[in-house]
Amino acid sequence: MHLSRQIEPLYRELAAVLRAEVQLLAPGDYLPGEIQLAARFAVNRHTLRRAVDELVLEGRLLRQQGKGTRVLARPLIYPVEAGSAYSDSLSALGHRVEAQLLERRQRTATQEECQHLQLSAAADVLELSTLRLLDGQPVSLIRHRFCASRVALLAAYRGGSLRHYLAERDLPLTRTFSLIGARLPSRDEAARLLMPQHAPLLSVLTLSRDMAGRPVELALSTSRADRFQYQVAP
Amino acid sequence: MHLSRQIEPLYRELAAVLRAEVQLLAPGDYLPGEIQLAARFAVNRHTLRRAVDELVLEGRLLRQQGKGTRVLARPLIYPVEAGSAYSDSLSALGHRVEAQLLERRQRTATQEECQHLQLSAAADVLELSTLRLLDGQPVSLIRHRFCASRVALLAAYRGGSLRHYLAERDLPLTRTFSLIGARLPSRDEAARLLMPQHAPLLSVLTLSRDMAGRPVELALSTSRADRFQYQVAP
DNA sequence: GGCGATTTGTCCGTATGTATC
DNA sequence: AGATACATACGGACAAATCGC
Repeated sequence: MHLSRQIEPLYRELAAVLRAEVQLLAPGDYLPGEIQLAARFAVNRHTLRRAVDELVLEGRLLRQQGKGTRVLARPLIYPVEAGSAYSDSLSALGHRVEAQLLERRQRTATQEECQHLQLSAAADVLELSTLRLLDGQPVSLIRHRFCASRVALLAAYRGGSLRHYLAERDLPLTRTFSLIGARLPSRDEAARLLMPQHAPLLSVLTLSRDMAGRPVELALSTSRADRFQYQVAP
Repeated sequence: MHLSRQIEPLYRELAAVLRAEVQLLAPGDYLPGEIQLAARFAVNRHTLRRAVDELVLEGRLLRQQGKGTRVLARPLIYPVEAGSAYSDSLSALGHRVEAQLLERRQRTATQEECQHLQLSAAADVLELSTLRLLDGQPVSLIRHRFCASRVALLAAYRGGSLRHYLAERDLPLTRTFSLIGARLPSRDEAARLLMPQHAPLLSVLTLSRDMAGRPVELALSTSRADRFQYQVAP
């Protein structure tokens, strides 16, 4: 005979209650201790912990042994349009957009690069790595690859919008195709983007062409999925 | 003074041992029962379960109440391109594409649905939930939402390609806009897609219109990022 | 730095519920 | 219906990290 049988197990019901309560708290606030919470809900501490586990996995709470359990901030998501330049639509909305040049190197092209950029085998490519920040927070890492013949054109680039830089030098680009996926970050990527290693990245491979339709740039951007969405408009 | 202190907690050490053992088993094999395994390693059943939890989260094992714990096949990473019609490009490549209808329900529209589908406030929507399988393996969960006036048109849909179903009934659709992001799956999504909860999902929100340009379907697909990539062509 | 007090993390024990065969 | 497997929930105990005195 089961009087108070819920369809859901207790720890999940509890998780739902906690989820609602956590929403009312401010980011950075600490939850009451596990013993107190367990007492308040009249459940065993293990059952409470199981419920809190859910919210931790959902990224709402951060547990620290010896300190407590804090409410995490829910990050803003910036939708970015596929067609336009990276920065235009966002800065139009009042966001501060920055691009830092991390690295510039020249090397032989991979097979994938040869194919997309229509290079002959063993040609050289110029690779620029940039970090994009929105409102001061790191959001995306981008690897731009060009045919090595563009080295001189790109020599003066130091940061800021790469598309604007090229447009000012009579090489406006348009995107022609994108391949979008998601994965977990490497340790290095997580460090550069100041994100946990278990949170997903959105990766976008795009090929851009000049006005004559010749492929110019193959770019691979990897962005924090909790701050970034990719919008494709017709 | 800690003589036998391991740096790792017991359940993690155990998980490492199990990980090695599981690799030697064939996909589909069942693990010994939890009681037996706990006895073999001389740990409490809870400790063993905690260790097995790790492998389940990693996607190596699948637990089924009443049956047992099975070894999963190592997920084949076949990146999949999905353009305008979900199934066409894939079946053209020789893949077997299936769509199962999971649920059909009618309810009042959310604000987002009203906006995209151009409905008046408090209008009804029809929501169809489908599961897409590729070569027999679950890949995507999709929530299709239509204006409730389409109920009769969609009454006979039982599964298979929804776009073909509609096209055969003189309602061919074209996508006009997509919002693409990535996140971790909920427990339920992970279970339906037979994936670990820590592996990312690719989510795509698309609005489709009829030939007159009127919005008809708002679809939210969530796909295993390790099996699915989204391609956008100009 | 030491030493409690507090808080989360791990481990064990036991009992009962629920799904599958 | 019974046996077996996993799922949930209770309980106690101690370890490890953090902080303030």
